[in-house]
Amino acid sequence: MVSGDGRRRIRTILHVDFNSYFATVEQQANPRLRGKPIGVTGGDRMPASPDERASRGGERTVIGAASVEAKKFGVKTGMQIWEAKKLCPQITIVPGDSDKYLETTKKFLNILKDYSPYLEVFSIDEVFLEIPTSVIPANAGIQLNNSANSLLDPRLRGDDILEIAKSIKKRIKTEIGEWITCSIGISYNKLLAKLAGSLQKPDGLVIIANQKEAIKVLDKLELDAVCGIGPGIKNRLNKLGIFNFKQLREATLDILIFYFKSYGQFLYDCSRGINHAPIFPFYEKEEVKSIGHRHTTSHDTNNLEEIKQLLLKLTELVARRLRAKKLVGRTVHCWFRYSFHLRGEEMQLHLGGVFHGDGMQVTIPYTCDGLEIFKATWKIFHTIWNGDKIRTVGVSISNLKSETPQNLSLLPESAVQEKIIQAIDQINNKYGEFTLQRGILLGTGEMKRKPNPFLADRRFKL
DNA sequence: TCTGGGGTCCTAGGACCC
DNA sequence: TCTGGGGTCCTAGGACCC
Repeated sequence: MVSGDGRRRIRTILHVDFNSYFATVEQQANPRLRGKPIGVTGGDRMPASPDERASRGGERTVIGAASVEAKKFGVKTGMQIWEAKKLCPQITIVPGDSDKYLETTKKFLNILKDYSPYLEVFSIDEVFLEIPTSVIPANAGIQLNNSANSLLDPRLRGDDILEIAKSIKKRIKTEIGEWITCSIGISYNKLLAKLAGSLQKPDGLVIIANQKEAIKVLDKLELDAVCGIGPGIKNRLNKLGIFNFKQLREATLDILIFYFKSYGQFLYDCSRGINHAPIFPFYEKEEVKSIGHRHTTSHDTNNLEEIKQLLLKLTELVARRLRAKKLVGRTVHCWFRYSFHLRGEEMQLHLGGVFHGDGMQVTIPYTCDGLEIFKATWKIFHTIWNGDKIRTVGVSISNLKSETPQNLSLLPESAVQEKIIQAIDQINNKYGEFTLQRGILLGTGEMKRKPNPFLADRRFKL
C-alpha cells in the first residue's frame, strides 16, 4: 500500500487465531467437559453404515482438535483415536458439530467487524484484521501477553493497537464465553502477523514491530514455522543446503526462482520479513472453486458394490452442496488410495506420501445432479482401478458457476427430475442426510464395465 | 492398528484452433 | 509439402493450508 506522498505506508495487521477451537467451543457448550482432556473428531457429514457406526471412534477416525488439557498429554490434531487414547486414557472423544462452530464463528466475526472493515476470514477459526489508522509503537518489539499486562509501559497505552488487541480478547471472553480464547499476532504484514500469533499459545499476544525484529524472530525458528513452507519445500531447501532463514537469505533470487519457480520470490521475501499480500475483505471473498468429499472406510475393500454405494453417497453429498449454493459444475474428479503401502524404490518416486493411489478428472456438461456426477465418477473409477483393495475414495467437482435459468434444460423429463431432486433435498434438509435416497442407492444392480478405450492404459504410464 | 477431511494455487504438457 | 507461432482449454500432479 502506498500513501499519498508516494512512500510505502507501514501497515498494521492483526491475526486472530482461536486456540483449540472446536475443543473450546465444546467445553463452552458443555460444562462437564471443561478442564478435561477432550478430543473432537471431524466429519459429521458422512452418514455411517451400521458397521461403520460400530467402529466410530475406532481405528481410522482422527482427532480434529484437542483441548489444552489433552495437548498436555501429547495429543495432537490428526492423531488417530487409538493413539490419543494410548497417550491419554481418560480422554473424552466428542463428535464434531460443524453447525455449532459456524455459529460461534459468526459471533466472533460480528465482534471483529467493529474494529475494522478490512477483515479477512482465513478459516473457520482464523481472521486477519487490518487497522488502517493504527501504528505499531516503535518500541513495541517485545513479546507481551495478557498475564504480563503489568509489564506494559504506560507510555505505550497512548497507542491504540495493544488496546484494540486486548479489547478484542476481552469481548470474546465476555460475549462468547470464558472458555473461548484466542492468540493475537500483530505485525506489519499478514505473514508475520500470523507467525507472531503462533509464537505464544494459548491466549497469546505477540508483536513483531519491524523488519529488524522480524529477522531476529525468523532466525530463531525452523523453516517450516512460516505459513507457506511445508514439509515438501523444507525438504527441497534442505537438499540445497538451506536449513534456516539466515542461509535462505544468502541464496540469490535467481537461484530460488530457478529451483522454485514463482515460489522463489515468496521464499526470498519471506526470509527478509517481506510480504505484500493484501487483505481480502470477507465481503469481496470469491465464490468457492470446488466442492468435494472423501471418505476412508473402516476396513480396506475391493468389494465393487460397497465402493459403488460409497461413491453414490459422496456424489449425492457433493450435488446437494452444489444445489444449496445454487451452483453447477462441470469437471468431476475422482481419486482413491490403495490400502497397501509403497516400499523401497516405489516410495522414492512418491515423495509426497506413503499411500499409493490414482485419480482422474473429466469434464461433463454443467450439472448439479448427483446421478450425473456419479456416472462420471463411476466411469473414471472403472478406468483407473486395478482391482486392489482401497482405503479412501474421494469425489470433487470444480469449474463451478452460478446456476442461471438458461443452464437448465427445458426438456420435460429434466423438469420432472428437478422436481424430484428438490423434493428429496427438502426432506433430507428437514429430517437428515439420506432419509430419502435415489432408488439406485438402495439397488444392487451392477453397472456394466465400460472402459474408455483411449484411457484404459493410462495407469501404466508412470 | 500406524495420515481424516475440506479446500486452494501453481506448473507442465498435450490437443486443438486460427 | 510440412511446419511457425499464439492462444485457449483440459488434465495430471505437486504442494500447501486449516
